[in-house]
Amino acid sequence: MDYKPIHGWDVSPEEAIELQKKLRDLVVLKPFPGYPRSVAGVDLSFPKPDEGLAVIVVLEFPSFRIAEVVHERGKVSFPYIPGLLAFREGPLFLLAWKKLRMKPDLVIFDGQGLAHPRKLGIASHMGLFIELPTIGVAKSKLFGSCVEPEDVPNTVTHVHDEAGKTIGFALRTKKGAPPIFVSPGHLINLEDSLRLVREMTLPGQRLPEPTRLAHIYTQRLKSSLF
DNA sequence: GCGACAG
DNA sequence: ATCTTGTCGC
Repeated sequence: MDYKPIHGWDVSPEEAIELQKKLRDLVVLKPFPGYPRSVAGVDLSFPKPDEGLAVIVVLEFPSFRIAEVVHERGKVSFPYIPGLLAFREGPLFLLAWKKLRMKPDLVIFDGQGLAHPRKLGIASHMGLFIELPTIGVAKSKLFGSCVEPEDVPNTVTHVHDEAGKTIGFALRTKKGAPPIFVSPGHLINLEDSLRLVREMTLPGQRLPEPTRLAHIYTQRLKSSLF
């Protein structure tokens, strides 16, 4: 596409913000009919402050059988700044992505999608790069307002922006645990992102399988480095 | 100036 | 995210 040339990772926080404002208009929100045949979960751990470990786990749907797992370890220079997560984790994710031999039908990221200050969370941003449907599933809220969904599994509330528009959902997947925040990334819409995340979250689990397994692998691989 | 603030 | 053991509860 034409946005790749202007998108270098060697940018300052100020430039990163301007880049997000341009890229957000390229995001496409549309229905995702039916179900994916395969879904990928992405997560990163940090063996050292300046070293990251990205893991991508591809699962078959609806069996949840693991089809492929790839990982990439490398230096991470961009700091963690709320709203600019893609500039810290995106580069390593893309390197791992190249190692995948079978591209999944859908990718779930650990972070926001539409529910972002500039409507371009890491799920939306990476979706533009890989040109596949993506969803953002975060363990806490970054932007927007919502009421706490009651402590009953499967309860949902809308997350809205200052204009009152729905930008995501607070989903209580597990009783007694904080809700997760779901928002569409690219090539999918609000209702289908919520529908599919619910479909991929097993009873008793707070996170959907792709994300949950990616997190387990990222932590286990980090330990096995010793 | 005072909070909020993905991982 | 990371530093960290045991412990309370379903």
